[in-house]
Amino acid sequence: MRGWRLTAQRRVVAEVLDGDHVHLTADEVHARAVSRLPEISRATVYNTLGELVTLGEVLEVATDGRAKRYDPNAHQAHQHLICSGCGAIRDVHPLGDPVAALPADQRFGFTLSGAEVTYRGLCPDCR
Amino acid sequence: MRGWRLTAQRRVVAEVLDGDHVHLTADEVHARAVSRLPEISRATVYNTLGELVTLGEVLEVATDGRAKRYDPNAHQAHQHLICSGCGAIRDVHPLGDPVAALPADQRFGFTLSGAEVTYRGLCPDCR
DNA sequence: GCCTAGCTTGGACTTTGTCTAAGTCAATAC
DNA sequence: GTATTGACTTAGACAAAGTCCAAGCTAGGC
Ligand SMILES: [Mn+2]
Ligand SMILES: [Mn+2]
Ligand SMILES: [Zn+2]
Ligand SMILES: [Zn+2]
Repeated sequence: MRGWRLTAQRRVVAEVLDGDHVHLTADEVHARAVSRLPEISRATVYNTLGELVTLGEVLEVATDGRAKRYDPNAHQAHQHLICSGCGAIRDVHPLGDPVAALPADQRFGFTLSGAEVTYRGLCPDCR
Repeated sequence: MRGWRLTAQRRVVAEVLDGDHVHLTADEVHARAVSRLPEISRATVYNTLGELVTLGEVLEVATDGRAKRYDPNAHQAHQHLICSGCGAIRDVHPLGDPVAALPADQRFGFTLSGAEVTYRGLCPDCR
């Protein structure tokens, strides 16, 4: 390998995925990327998102059976609170380690690596 | 409405979704249903699964970005432990109510209705 | 034995994501 | 400076999962 290139396309995807409480689908990332770089392709957005996930810079979040969401807040462990009405997503920080709530006799010999918690409810606007 | 009919198709779908630790995809339900009732259609399987979910008899579980899984163990609150190697799914019962771990200042005015926890790890066979 | 609401079916269609062949770009060698 | 060449991008084909619809079938009520 002669090296990794920071291309205009990769820069634009990284710029779109900047900020807090950002949980965009690949298509949303593509739409925003297109507005900055009109000819960027879907394939490149998917490729770049995959690279960012592999690098640990972005998390893939599968909260419903629909499109995955891409979360740049990868360096701080957190969980998600989702409005059942409008789909709004918030990052939340529960007390303690969720893995600790699973007793040994409920681990069935598994080596646990983590746990994802999705809290569901109605946001103030939807209530 | 003149009534709801217990058709052969609905009975077969219900029979396929029987037992513990059952977490089949719609296509898997269809495949097993076809072996009992060869001409049952995909559309009817999807329709019936949707009805069972609406009735609260079956849970929809979205654990990865792929196909949803249908879980007949709807009457006992539980969470899921998934092997990152082979995808095996176990029902598990953590201590306490997961919702209780989210402090008031992390609820952002939401009215919480529940929480889903996905524990990840490697099963004994995959380790 | 009809009528008709309820049900099922096959296939078209949509959404989300992957893959590939062809072409473009840019770092290095010369 | 130019050629080389591996890295990258693109459009579009393809695939998986799910939804929708028009047409036809079925069974319960009369
Ligand atoms: Mn997040
Ligand atoms: Mn289950
Ligand atoms: Zn809302
Ligand atoms: Zn395993």
